[in-house]
Amino acid sequence: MASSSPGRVAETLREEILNGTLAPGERIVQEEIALRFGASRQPVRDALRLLEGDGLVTLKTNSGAWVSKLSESECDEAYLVRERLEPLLISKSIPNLTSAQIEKLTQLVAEIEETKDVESFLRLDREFHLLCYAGAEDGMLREFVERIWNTTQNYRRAFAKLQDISHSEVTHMEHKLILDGIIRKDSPQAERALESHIRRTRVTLAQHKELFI
Amino acid sequence: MASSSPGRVAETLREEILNGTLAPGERIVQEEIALRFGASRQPVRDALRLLEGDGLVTLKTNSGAWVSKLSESECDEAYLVRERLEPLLISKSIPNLTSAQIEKLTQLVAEIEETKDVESFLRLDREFHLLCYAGAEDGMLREFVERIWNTTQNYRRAFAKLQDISHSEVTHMEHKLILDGIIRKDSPQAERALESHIRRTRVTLAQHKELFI
DNA sequence: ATGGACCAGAATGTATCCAATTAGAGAATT
DNA sequence: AATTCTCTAATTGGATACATTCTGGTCCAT
Repeated sequence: MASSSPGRVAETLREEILNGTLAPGERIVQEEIALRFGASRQPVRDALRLLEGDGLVTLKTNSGAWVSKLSESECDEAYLVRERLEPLLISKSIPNLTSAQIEKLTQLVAEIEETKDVESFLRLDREFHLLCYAGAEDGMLREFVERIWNTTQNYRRAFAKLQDISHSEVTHMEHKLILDGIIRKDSPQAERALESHIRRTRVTLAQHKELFI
Repeated sequence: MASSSPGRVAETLREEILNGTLAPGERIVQEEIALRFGASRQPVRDALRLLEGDGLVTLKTNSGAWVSKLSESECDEAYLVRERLEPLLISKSIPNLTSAQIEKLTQLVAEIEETKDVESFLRLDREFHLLCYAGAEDGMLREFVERIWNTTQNYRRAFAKLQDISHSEVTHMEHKLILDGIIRKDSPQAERALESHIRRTRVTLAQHKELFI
């Protein structure tokens, strides 16, 4: 059982980029990765190409690979796109969510409210939002949304630390509004609540240009 | 000057997929491509990974590569996403369009109206829409939109042939409404006209399930 | 005739080697 | 001190060879 298919390498690197071990702008050397996984550079190259497709890594011919970096305007654009796509995705998901999933969502909202730790908040918040979409079939739309979540993860982290967002009453209320729409199977409300949630985050984020220096 | 970088291979294959030379579902054999380009399989693999990132090719481990295929619901989803993203993109583009570009757009609308040939229509229609977005900066949003245009190209072709869309008065009127919004720098109108244009296409397309048999 | 198991051939995945290119440090100049 | 230039070491890109896995066709049993 080969432990080093490109998929496995990519998966590990993806996690390290998302949890901040590999910082935006950091260089990735093929041979270092190959040694770590006890593989040759070949599968590593494939893995890097996979991550490039996810937008997590930027490749430059004859030069190398770097962890992707977002400019201020690119981050703003990401949130504008989220505002348009995630409401659509949640409306596709709601009719198919199981009661077990809805129960889990309720539990997550409560946990998020109690959490005082930024890293826990990030993990739970991500889990909440992505679980909201679990009822939607796989496809381009979900792929786009997950890609945005991945590429903006590091900026969400920096922002959360700056604002100590885990104490934000508004955030918790917005989550409850979204959850309420889900529970009552009221897709239009869930869509609107989600859109507001994302928009407010975008506007607040735009007031902190120092994150992109 | 190496003539066989993965980028060049990918570019050629992309064109062949878009113009229908390589049909959806068709298998792509690495060695055949390598022979055609006088290269080894290595750059071909890289090219296939690039195309996978564009959504044009589907790779299966230890099995092979196929030209991507869309199901009926995936195609519908593509149009729903276009309805949400392209209006946003055009609103970002309009303030930066040059008068030369606007003149070209005007010319394209006229050419599209005169064209009676389906292949010409497809080419001009694509050029018109993508040129509408030329004022927007490069980034994730434009990348998403171009990707959707690429993956749905073959279904647009099949649909255009079925409907003989080049004779569709409604289509020409919609193009004029979009163009009018652009000329008057009236982004909200352009957004609405574009959204209607895409929505109508989606609804009409949904009436032709036979395209996806 | 139909279904499944099996086997040969073909295609993909990986490793290693060599060539081409670039990044980065240090020296020289302004 | 800052900037540019040069050169070397390090890194990436590509080709070839080999191991692994899958495809699809045939044969056999039902």
